[in-house]
Amino acid sequence: MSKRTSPPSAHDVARLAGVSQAAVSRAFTPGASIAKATRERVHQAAQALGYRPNLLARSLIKGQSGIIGVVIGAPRYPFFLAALAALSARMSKAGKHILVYTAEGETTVDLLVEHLLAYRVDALFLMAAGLSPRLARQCVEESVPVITYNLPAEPLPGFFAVAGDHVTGGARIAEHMLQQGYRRFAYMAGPPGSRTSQDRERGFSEHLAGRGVEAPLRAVGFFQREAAIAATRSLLAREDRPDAIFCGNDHMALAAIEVARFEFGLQVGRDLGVAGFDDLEEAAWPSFSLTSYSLPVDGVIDRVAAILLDGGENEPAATIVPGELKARGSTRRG
Amino acid sequence: MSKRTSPPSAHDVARLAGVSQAAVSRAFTPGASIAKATRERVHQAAQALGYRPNLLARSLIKGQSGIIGVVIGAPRYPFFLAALAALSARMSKAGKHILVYTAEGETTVDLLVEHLLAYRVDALFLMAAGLSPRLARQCVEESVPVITYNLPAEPLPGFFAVAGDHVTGGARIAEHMLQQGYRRFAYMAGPPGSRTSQDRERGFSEHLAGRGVEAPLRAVGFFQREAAIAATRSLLAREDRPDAIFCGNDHMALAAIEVARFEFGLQVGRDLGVAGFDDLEEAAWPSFSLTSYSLPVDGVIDRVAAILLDGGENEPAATIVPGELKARGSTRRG
DNA sequence: GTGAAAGCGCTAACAT
DNA sequence: ATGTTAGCGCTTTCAC
Repeated sequence: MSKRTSPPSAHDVARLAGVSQAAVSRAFTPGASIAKATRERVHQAAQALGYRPNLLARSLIKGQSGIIGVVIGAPRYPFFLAALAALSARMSKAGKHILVYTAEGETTVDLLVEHLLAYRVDALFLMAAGLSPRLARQCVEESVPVITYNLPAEPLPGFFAVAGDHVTGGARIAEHMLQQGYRRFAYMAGPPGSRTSQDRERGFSEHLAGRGVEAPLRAVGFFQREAAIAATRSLLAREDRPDAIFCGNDHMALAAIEVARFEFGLQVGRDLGVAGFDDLEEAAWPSFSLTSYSLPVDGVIDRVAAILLDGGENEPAATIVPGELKARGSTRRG
Repeated sequence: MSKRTSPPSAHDVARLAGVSQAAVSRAFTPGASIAKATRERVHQAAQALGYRPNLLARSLIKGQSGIIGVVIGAPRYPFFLAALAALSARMSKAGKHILVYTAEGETTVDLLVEHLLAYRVDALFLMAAGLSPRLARQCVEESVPVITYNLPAEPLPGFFAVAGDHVTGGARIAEHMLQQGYRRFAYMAGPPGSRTSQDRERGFSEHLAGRGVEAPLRAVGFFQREAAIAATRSLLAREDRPDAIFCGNDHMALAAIEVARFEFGLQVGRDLGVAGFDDLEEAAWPSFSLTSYSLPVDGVIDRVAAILLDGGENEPAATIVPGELKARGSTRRG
């Protein structure tokens, strides 16, 4: 009925309930020392007015906002979005909130973190590279816990690092491919600067080297479909065509399968082994049956949530979340 | 070096720069009346201390937080996440911020909106159903613009509604299938309560009826892969098997294609027409070549961003964002 | 258990 | 152009 332009304040409620404004505050503070009857009366009045404590004011006093800042560098990649969804669900259950930014160009991360800091976020979760040392230091000085995901293992002191087990995964893929009888290997890399891709490649190559196999061929797919298609073509057009390709992520691997099948008429598995990394949902679909190494969203988010919710009391540390080899038809020789 | 536990305030900066605290505020307010030299000096001092205006305090005064609240009901569905990413990019460019919640069960939307309102969000973008009339009324009273996406066309007065053109899309699919020579149709529905699914079905069925075709068969896939697989099986196991299935979204359609192909040995297109809705990225992949009706993320977000940024000056209204038929191999008879 | 009063860090009049 | 003052809506001593 009444058209109000600004929301009711604690004062309004206090007046209506016939108590002091402080009492209103107490009525909404769990465990505050207040008589049951008073709390009742206050809540009644609040209900009537549609009052809701202003969290901005509370945050201002507490010096903590209850907000977790999240920066996503590659919003197109399903894994990050799945992680975001999982984290969001976890945090809302804990009464925390998630302020999200997507970083288009790498260079903007600094700007976004700057904004986030201005909101006095309780913690930062970075799924993007490009934080400058200056800002990083500030985060530590202002004791804002920062969690990085899949970034350089020793970025800045005082940071939490959570990462998938890329090196082990690469090695497991290599071993699996060897067992299946493949002999001439190739690795399709992500963007040159990607630590993730580097680690996966290293695990793969070093395992092969340890087995006395010659170094894999190499192509760059930039973690993108179009580039991966081009990379696959160049690999398969060679005279010394590889008989197995390990792609730095599933997105590229799915593209590789399609190129092999539809453009080169190869039977994936028998003629050409293909493996990816991350174990996206599509990998298990019968159209692809893509061998992959899982990067468990839940495992990652478990760890992240634990750090976030344990109040930053724990010491900064690096966590490697183990994955699992998912052997499927795309690397089945028979 | 110095270990400070709480960030520097405007006072600290003022002291260091030898000016009043208000001057510091002005130095960080674009267009404020302040001498160039003073601003310089303040910025210098701020830089030295690592000062950053506390946005919570500013928001408290302004009564506006610069935060847009977003609620996502189905965080698993790529469209919503793509929309989120697009919106986030747009908003950060405009200096706004996005507070995200995912709603697991429908019933929690109220709770989330309550939280969001407590943060004095400038606007709400709901990609989830289940807001109670009570809260809806409060949003309007507190003049918080609310944009709903793909929800009932006339939800609450004072709301902005943005939706894809589901009815037209359904009709276009029907017409296309008829032209391709399919004659016995089926519709695979989403969850019973989904307005989106209902609209798509209505457009489809009514167009068919208008052409004198008998009513399509029907199965329910709940917008989920597993359920869609089961639904497809039940449809294809019938004696009077349909020769064309229109699925309420692409996710289900992709599953349907695989069941038809791998379980029933059908050649999709020739033996069975399949169409979806949304035009996900996967639809264009050669493995599927799925006919779909696009639901343009950018078109939707354009409209949403316009509402959000034009300061809620425009009148609440409903917008239908047009899509486009993407005819592909999955409905090609020849 | 409750109220009065002092801020949290900032912006917005109001003076000068 | 700048400093002073008064809040924004809340939490938190501190009396009582």
